Amino acid sequence: MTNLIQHFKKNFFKYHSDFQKKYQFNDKINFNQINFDIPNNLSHGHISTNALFIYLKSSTMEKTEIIKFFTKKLQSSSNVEKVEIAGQGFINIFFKKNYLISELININKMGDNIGKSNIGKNKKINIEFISANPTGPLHLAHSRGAIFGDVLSNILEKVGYEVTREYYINDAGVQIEKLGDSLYVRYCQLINQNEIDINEMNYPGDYLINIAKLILQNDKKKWLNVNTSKRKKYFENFAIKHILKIIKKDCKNMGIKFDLFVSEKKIIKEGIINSVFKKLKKDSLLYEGVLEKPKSINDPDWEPRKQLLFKSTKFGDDADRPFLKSNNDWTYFANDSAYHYYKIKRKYNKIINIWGADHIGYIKRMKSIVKVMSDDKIDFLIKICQLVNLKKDNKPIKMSKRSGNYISIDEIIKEVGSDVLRFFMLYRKNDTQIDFDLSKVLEKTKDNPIFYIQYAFARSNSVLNNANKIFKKINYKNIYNLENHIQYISDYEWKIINKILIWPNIIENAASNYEPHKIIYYLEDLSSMFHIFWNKGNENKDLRFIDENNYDKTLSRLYWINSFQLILKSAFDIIGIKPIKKM
RNA sequence: GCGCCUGUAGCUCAACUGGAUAGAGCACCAGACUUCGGAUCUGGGGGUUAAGGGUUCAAAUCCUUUCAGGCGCGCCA
Repeated sequence: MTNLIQHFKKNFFKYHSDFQKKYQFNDKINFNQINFDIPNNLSHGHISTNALFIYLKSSTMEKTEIIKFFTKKLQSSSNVEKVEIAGQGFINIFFKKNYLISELININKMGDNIGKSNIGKNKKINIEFISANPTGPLHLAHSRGAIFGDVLSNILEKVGYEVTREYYINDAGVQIEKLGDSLYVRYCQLINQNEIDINEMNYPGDYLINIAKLILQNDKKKWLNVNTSKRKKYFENFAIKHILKIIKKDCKNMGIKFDLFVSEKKIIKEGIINSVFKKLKKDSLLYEGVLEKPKSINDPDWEPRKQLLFKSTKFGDDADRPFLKSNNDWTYFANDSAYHYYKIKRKYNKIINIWGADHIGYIKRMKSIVKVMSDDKIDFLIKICQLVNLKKDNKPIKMSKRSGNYISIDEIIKEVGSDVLRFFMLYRKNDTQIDFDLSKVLEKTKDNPIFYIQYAFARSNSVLNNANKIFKKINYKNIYNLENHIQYISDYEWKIINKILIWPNIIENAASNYEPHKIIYYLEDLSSMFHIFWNKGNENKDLRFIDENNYDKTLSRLYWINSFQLILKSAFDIIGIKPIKKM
């Protein structure tokens, strides 16, 4: 067992049954209300619980009697050093040093498996992220959702879930037609057929030129004389195919791999929408109606129109949502409903969507439709990633949509590297905005968190190397005499060891709240503690990692450095960046 | 106008989802380099958690009202 809380919880509930037997306690206790926390302040113990509050609330028993019972029970555990009742009624538990060290030994034994757990065992999760339209390369805003989704998947896998990473390709609709047209303009441009107005292009980015060149290479001027509908179809498909290639390459450069790409076209072709339509009809959730004019529209030509609407107001949405366009095509929302029904049918325990902030208004209708189509049986979560502001030297970099002049992921990775990009996209909670400063993120000072953490790893590595030289292959992965080593561990090191031991809880916490940033903040804390202890060694020779005259003392320090490194490596692996041994 | 998100130290953000004295980093002031890698560290000041009201043993966190900012709001995706 290497999860302090889990371990403790088990014992505690054993005591609870004893308690019940002895006092014939009329049990109305809501166990979900009993927390087992890791206090910020070590003076509040290694673990603390609010259980006493909960017991007091649901019983007429004397406080002192309850306290007496539990302190006695808790203290009888061989792991527990002391139990304190503090504050208005917290039970604080302090563990014995032997126990802490034995947990450290467990961590070192687990090696690469450190942090794994089985809370997601036999459960399947589907995570859909990026799903950017295949109309151009990915840009910075996409990368946040991309990296967030990827790392969240890693975390969920770590705690035992079976995760499907999915990308929905919006390869149907008006935008795709416009894309095909833009590609045709580029094609004509290449062969000096200038009768088409370049300013009319919807997708003016340079990437279409290269794709047009490919068509020219293969087919020469053939498409100038082909009938329009056949030509349109060809250019659309050609564009999608090659842009998808670019997107996949962007993903690969960020270290992201998908398990599944699902095409909107395919969803339409398979007619999944018909099942959705039937179901909604049956439940009387579709009707012909007229929507009010939305406040955002200032168009004087706006006219009310009768159309097929989905009754999403029934589920708390602000307005009912159109299902059919006036040309009798399904709306994007209708097709998306079909796509989500397709996900539901694949029987996941949970479906997660990662969206950009510009899709906030879409949440309610999507939740409504998923609720209906799954008979309220699927656990459906939408995580929103806020905007990313690109800067350089603290000045915003303007990006123009009109010229298609976005700074691409490709360029950013070339400038700062994928590790730095990944790190900073996770450095903030998903619902706050990020300032991404191309010059700041590369600074080699402690102000730069990724550097600071990498530097701690490099330093720790340097210690191990030096120790190896001095003691000729010291085996810091094993401890042979527990009691012997405990005497050498200083107060501050116990703090570090305690921090090391809560790593499994950090992962679980990040997983159960779907918040990857918790891992980053933990890493920053842990690294800081390492740097602090290092500096203590500069001030006080007794606190140096290596004591040439004392093998055992050195070993006692190298032993926790080994766990320190295991955690950093494991965390880096989850975040998707590489540890640097020497810098 | 409506919906969602946000509001925490001068700035950028945490806070184990209702827990104890609200924590870090920048910036500011004062210190430590014959160093296991000073690319670091030590100390200090700085807060009515936007404002009011409520819920309870306990509120930055939940409910409510107000204020401010962001995003979104019919046949784009």
